[in-house]
Amino acid sequence: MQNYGTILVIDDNEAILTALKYCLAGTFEKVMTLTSPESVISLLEQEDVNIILLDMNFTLGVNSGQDGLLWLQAIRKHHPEIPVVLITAYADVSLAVRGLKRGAADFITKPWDNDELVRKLKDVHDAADEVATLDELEAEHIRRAIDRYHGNLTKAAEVLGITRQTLYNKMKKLQ
Amino acid sequence: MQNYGTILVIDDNEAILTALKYCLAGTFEKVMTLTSPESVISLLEQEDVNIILLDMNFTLGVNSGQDGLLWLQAIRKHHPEIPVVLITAYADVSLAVRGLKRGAADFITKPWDNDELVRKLKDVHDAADEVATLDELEAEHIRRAIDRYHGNLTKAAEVLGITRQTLYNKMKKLQ
DNA sequence: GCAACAGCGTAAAAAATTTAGACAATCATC
DNA sequence: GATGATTGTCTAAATTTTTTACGCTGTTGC
Repeated sequence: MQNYGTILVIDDNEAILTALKYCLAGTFEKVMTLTSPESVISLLEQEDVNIILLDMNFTLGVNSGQDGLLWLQAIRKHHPEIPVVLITAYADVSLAVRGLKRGAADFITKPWDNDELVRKLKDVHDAADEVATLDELEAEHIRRAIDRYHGNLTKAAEVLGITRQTLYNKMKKLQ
Repeated sequence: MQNYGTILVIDDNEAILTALKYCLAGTFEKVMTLTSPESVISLLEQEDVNIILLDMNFTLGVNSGQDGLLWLQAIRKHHPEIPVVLITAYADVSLAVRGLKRGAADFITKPWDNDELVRKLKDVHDAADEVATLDELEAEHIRRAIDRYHGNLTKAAEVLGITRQTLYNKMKKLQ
């Protein structure tokens, strides 16, 4: 069986944390929980967390999700390699969009379906981007740049910060 | 004033197309419309479109948004450089999430606020504009890779497809 | 029509980078 | 305290990039 490592769940509702703990224990090697995101950054320094499940609302009575977005940003700033899945009681499209644009890996609404939650977390874990080689990255970027300037190699080379001849040579190598 | 180029609006409701046409004419140089996505790929071959606003539902009576997702995929496959903004009558979080994960630039629900729509489209257009230099791209990627392997340069170099010494030299140059 | 211009394809030499290979110094861990 | 992995550094050879340059093609403006 595949090893899904450590998951960190952050939610201010203890009952939900307990439920999630049982639900996730079967899949993840270690389930850590926090009732407040305050200490998440320092915790991530010490622990090797593979995926984070983050609730969006922590300020009592305020449900804008603003809190969650800020913590998402903080986490991604310090640990961009850890995928963060957002979870919220309110099926708010705008919030979901903002969350994903800020780098969340997925967005889940309460009440959740246990099987679906686990499936999504597994997917996210599996997709947690493999590192591309510099050559692959470069090739992809070059294709995009040339496309963007409709095949004008001179302009593409300029924005890429290389000479036209170098771009020409690189293209040759990419067939 | 900045030039926002050509926008292509795809929606099967003529009334909405007309409304959007007037709403967007003030910002975009040229507003093109399609009542069906069928011909979008061939149209994109001929026309230089800068941004696409795509409705999610075209099969009468079916509102799963499945149609929109498939067209989004088709557009992005052929023209990954053109940002696609999704629009739908149904504030469906799951649909928004799937759309964004497949590369949509934003997700808007009907009824829309004209000013907000224009603002979002402008943002998307502006964000799609920059092409990073190869050096910038490389530096960012290298940082991420090293981070991912917790500072183990040997492993990072390996997955990046370069030698450890080269990685070491590149890091020196990046201070 | 034709000059001016922008861009392409190519080339050769010079400059810079990357590689392979090596070695002592640390660090980790068992 | 032995063992293996990793780092920091070096050299010489191989490779890539830059520089500079030339002829060619297509477009634009007059």
